[in-house]
Amino acid sequence: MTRSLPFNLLTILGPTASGKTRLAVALAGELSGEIISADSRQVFRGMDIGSGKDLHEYGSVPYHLIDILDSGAEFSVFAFQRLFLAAFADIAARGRLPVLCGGSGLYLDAVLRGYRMLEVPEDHALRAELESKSVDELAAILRGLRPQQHNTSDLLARSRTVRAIEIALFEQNRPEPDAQWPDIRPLIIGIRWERCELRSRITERLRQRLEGGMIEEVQRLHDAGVPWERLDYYGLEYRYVGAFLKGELKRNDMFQKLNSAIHDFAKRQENWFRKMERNGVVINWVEGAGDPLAEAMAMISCLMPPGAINPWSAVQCP
RNA sequence: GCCCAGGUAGCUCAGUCGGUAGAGCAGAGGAUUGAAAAUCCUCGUGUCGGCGGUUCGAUUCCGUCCCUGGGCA
Repeated sequence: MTRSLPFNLLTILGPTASGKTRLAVALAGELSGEIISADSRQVFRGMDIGSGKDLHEYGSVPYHLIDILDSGAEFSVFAFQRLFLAAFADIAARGRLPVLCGGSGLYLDAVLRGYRMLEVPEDHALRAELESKSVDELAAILRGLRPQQHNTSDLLARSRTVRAIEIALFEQNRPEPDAQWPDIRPLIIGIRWERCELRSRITERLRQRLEGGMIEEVQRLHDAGVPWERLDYYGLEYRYVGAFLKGELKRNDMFQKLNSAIHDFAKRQENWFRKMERNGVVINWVEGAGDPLAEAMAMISCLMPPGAINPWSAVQCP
């Protein structure tokens, strides 16, 4: 049935607390789809409440790229893209509809605009050679290789700078794109909210999560051996709740600061979506405050080619 | 009712020895190709509580009224 659809990848995106999971699961249920998560935090096991997994919402809908790594493991856009492509091929081969759902802008962009990323092996000779360089020298080398570098986080840790140099050099030596990119025809649905409304949803959800065991979850992760420093960059919730557990923040300060940080995060997510649109990605916006499922179904129904068997014929075009 | 202390940006406050004002937080916009929930950049006009007086000029001084704390009755 999904073969007759004019798209082969349904994408649900939106800022945090916009209701992505609920909509994606409902649509996947209707269209016999399987969800591929585009969330840089939900790949980790044990990070459930803080990353907003809501696994109970999936019901019988299969999902991919959630709970695939131990907390503390390394992950990246490149790894995400590879795993996405594998999942996409696998789901399609079984005649089902892949449903990409998430809010990590970089990850979504990597798929929807098809970043061509090379697999860059570790270059031990290069690493040995860079061993003796100072941090400043490494930064200078990287700047020479990537003059228009915007990503200052590559300079935050020596190991990352070395890796960035490794990648830049490899790309320089192999400028031609690698393997063929699959035929991906996305239908992208975005969930939109008024900013102030989204903010109050975030605040309410945070309150519930703090009551609902999130603090205990962070404590558990730390007890299980994940050091505080690592939790710091495994997500806002983990960073701020960690600071509270360490005694650096009082409970109320933690709540306020974490809340603002999530508000700010939502803003930056929307920033990504706008950027993607500016770059030609077509996002069909649906009102979160209305009936996003009905709106999305109407949209999909209207995309059906005339005469095609439409399993959702009950849905009327507006 | 009386006495003190305050009323300045959405919030907490600073300041102007009289020339219409600025920090933190909150908020907004932008960047983004191997940690991205990361990291980085930019953005501050508000009847300075109301009304009157003095003054070339008042948010600043004076008077008065209103409001909020605290104290005394």
